[in-house]
Amino acid sequence: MPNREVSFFENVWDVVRQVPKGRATTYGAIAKYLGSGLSARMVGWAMNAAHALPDVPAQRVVNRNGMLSGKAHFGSPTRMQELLVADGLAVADDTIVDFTKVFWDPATELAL
DNA sequence: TTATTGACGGGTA
DNA sequence: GTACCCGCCAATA
Repeated sequence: MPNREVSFFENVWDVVRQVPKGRATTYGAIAKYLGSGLSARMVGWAMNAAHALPDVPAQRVVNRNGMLSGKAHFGSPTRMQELLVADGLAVADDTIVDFTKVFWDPATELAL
C-alpha cells in the first residue's frame, strides 16, 4: 500500500476544521500546536494547499494581528470577510473586531 | 544547483 | 507606537 504518512499540511487542516463557529485562530498558534512553533509560514502554505479541500474554513485562520491577510486567496477580496460575518464574527477594515475575544488557541483549547 | 518568495511571528531599534 | 530584521520550512523559478 502507498505511504499514508500525515503531512504537515493535513495536520494543519485537521486543526482548522476543529475551529468552532464564531471563533478564529492564528497561523502561529497552529504552528506552535503542531510543534514547529516558528514555522507559521508553513501554515500559510498549508492554507494555500487547502484550496482543494471542502472542509477547511481558512477564513477562520488569520495572522496574529487578526487581519484577513489571506482574503485575497478566496476568489474575491470580500469573500473571507463575508464568511467570517456569516460565522457570527465582526470584521472591520479587513480585521476581526475583538479578535482577542474570538481567538481560539488549539494549544490551549484543543490540546486539553 | 542556488536564489527568491511566501495567507507569519517575535524581538529589537 | 511604528519600522526594520531575522528566523522557519517548503515550493517555485
